[in-house]
Amino acid sequence: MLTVSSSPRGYHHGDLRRALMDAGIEILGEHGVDGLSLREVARRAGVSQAAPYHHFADKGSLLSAIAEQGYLELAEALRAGASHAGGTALQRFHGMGVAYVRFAVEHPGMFRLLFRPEMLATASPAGTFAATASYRVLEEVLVAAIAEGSVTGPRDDVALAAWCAVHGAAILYVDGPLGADERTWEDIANTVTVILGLGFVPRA
Amino acid sequence: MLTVSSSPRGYHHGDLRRALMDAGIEILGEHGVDGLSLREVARRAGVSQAAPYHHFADKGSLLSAIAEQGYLELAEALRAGASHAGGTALQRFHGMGVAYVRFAVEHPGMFRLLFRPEMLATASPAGTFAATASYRVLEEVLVAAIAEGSVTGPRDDVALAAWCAVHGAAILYVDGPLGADERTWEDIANTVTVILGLGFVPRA
DNA sequence: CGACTGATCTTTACACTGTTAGGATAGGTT
DNA sequence: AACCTATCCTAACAGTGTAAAGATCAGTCG
Repeated sequence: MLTVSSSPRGYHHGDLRRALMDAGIEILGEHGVDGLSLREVARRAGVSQAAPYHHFADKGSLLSAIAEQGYLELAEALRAGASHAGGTALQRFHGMGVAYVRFAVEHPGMFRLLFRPEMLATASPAGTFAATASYRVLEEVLVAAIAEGSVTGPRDDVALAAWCAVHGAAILYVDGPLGADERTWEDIANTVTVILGLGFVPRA
Repeated sequence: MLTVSSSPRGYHHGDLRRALMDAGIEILGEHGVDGLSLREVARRAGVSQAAPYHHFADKGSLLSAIAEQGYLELAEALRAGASHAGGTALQRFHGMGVAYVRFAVEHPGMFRLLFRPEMLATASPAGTFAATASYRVLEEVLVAAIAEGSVTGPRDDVALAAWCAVHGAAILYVDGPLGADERTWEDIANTVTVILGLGFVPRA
């Protein structure tokens, strides 16, 4: 009797909800969002095609649940990237940016899902993201860098620009144009943050 | 006898290929890429569901043809945005960045398609883009700005960073997170380019 | 003029998708 | 014991991308 993974143990299956999410994440990693069908998810969970509807209102709800987990993983990756980077706030800020791109490179399917709101059922995926740990991690490290004096400018503006630059690098890399480039993603992430004036100051 | 639009005039229909692309672009504007079905395209062109296959190998080929046109329109928009912006190279550079975001805001369906390579049939959409006018417009204006002395740094690096920042702003705006923000897209585009140190220098 | 040819278009069909409706089953409660 | 409700399954519908086979029509060659 193969109970799948988690704790509370459901009724007939053994926490099917969790099994469906795991199967979905697996497919996400293999075939991307567009290659993910609810029926295949059900198949992998060893259950009929209609079973998921007892745990998720529709496909978007499943994806939303997966995305919610993804938001947390992204936030965790950012936090880890920041603390690994070094002692100064500027170094941590830089490390966070690199970690953002790394997350996209290592989990492209999940990363794309996080920013494809039309597939999600959540009322406001924007709010979900903004309210999520990720943005708070960004602000946290940024505030420290400003206090440190290594970054200047209006906090919200700098946060916006940093997010845009790093996010742009991430998608342009995983979705083609930059991915075909000879540059590695580390090089790209570094270059972008440097030019932004965040990683190092290229020339004083 | 409603001949649809273009010049060469096909056989039975009157340039069906062009009519299919126009219908596709129309749907793209109304329902986005994910709401575009080959059958609906055929329906709007007043033709059977299999007819498109005599002009395009598959759905991806149609989308590729549309995207190719989109690349040209984007390049044109960038060029126009640059020349409208003012006399100095820095001003033109700034205007181009704003035009990039404007294009995404005004044609979100098309913009998303351009950067969704998995839907395209083109061998290398990356190459298509890089070799396209858009990137050359960017480099052109950038070189002028460097010559002018208003932008410093390795040309390729600055081009990369600028593209990433502006592209990130564009998608984050059209795909949710920033779109729900109270900022207008003009404000966002301005802020990003300013912080980048391209629009103006925030503080010397 | 009439037969042929090849591109264009239609009809039909298949496998797949998301989703719903109705019936079976098996825990937990009374 | 009877019951109830969450869970799950079978069957079905409309819609999708795509392939196969036949119809039709423009232009060419006898």
